[in-house]
Amino acid sequence: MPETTGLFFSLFNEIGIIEQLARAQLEARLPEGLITPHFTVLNHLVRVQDGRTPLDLARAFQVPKTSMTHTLAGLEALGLVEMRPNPEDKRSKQVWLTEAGRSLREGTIAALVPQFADLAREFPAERVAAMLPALIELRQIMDARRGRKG
Amino acid sequence: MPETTGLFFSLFNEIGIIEQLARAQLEARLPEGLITPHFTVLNHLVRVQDGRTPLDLARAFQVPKTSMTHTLAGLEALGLVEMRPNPEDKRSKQVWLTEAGRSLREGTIAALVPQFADLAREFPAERVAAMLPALIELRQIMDARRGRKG
DNA sequence: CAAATTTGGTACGATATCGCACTATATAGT
DNA sequence: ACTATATAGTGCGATATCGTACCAAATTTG
Repeated sequence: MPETTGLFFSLFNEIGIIEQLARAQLEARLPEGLITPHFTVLNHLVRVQDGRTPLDLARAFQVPKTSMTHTLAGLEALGLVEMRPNPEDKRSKQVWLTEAGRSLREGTIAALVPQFADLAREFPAERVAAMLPALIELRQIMDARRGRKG
Repeated sequence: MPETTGLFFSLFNEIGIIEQLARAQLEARLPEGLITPHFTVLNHLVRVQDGRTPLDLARAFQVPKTSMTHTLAGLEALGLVEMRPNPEDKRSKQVWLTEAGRSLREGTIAALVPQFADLAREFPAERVAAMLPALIELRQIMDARRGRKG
């Protein structure tokens, strides 16, 4: 196994573990029945403005549209988003946050603040800031390659 | 949202996206019916020696033991691992790699080598090496905290 | 503008994840 | 030793993910 391969292999291995641990921490703070994708969608809608179509969201998270249909159905059933017809395209819908959706997202973030503060005592925020640019760049590169061949 | 929170939030967001992209690349190289957890188990068994019990593996990957039962059943059905009784504990089993299992793992890694080499043209292995120690340390810290409160 | 193609969304079925409950064995407590 | 508790694994049911097939509306094309 070439050196380069081993390095990337280790990198993705570590990233996979961290992802799993982070997900577990988030889900521990979410109410029963909500999982990471639900929160992620709420968060995305706050950040980029709600009113997106389901397909927009599926693309943003790179999941099949059928998966997004399912996730949105869950959010709607809990009254966290509202699905409205898209006035610009009768095939389509728009996803709007409800007050409950916004406040659930706020509350979850608030619950994470002490978590992160605690973690920062062992792994300082400065170190996070230091590693972020490389991660962002790697993500962008991998994302751009995604379309191309394989 | 405090600065620290925002930084960790961004960090885990990037990590989540990279994990998803890496997983997609791996699964594109796996034969029909095999997914990331299958490969991960094969790989783990090579690295730490096979003969582990299902529970060892569940702990190593921090998944519920029922999930591991399912993953192992899939690997066994495809002849990639062999389940034997554990001579030291009649409740328990041991998971052994078959030749097919070893060679599938080898072949998959071989298929990833050019992928990574290609990626390294845009994101050099040195940069991976540079970011690895911090990721490993973060993973260790988060892992250690897992048991404690929450 | 009619026909062909593309696009947004859902229904449905296959497989995955995981909690709960259960069996069989192992270990601890007295 | 005898009972109580803990541990290894699985069966089952609930929910998640995702591919295929499908419908309805939009767009393209001739």
